[in-house]
Amino acid sequence: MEESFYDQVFELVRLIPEGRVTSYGAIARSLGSGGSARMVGYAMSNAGLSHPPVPAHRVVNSTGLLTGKFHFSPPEQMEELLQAEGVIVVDNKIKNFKVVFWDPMLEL
DNA sequence: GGATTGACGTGTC
DNA sequence: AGACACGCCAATC
Repeated sequence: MEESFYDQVFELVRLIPEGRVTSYGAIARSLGSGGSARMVGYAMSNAGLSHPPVPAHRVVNSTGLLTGKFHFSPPEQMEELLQAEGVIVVDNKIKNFKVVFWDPMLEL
């Protein structure tokens, strides 16, 4: 029950407001791990197993590209959810990424 | 306990 | 501007 890195990532991702997105690196940094951005993404693999559903669709890489969209049940669901929240996604990439970007450290 | 992995990031060609 | 390569860190086998 030790809050491993994964759990910390889950909680932080859950704090992401709707219509906003963040990057794996930003999450990792806010957790103090800095370069463990890959861990954040890896944790997302268990996100679907986490009890309170983790809005993994609000987490993208630094380029705003929906890298993990292929990991969703229907890969297209990621875009659906994002656009449903007002996030513009074009060609698996967030349009106004800098606008919808949500920095954990900045808000927290 | 060593080796492998992995939904990334940044720099370079 | 697009593609390639290396580096990081933590969990899992």
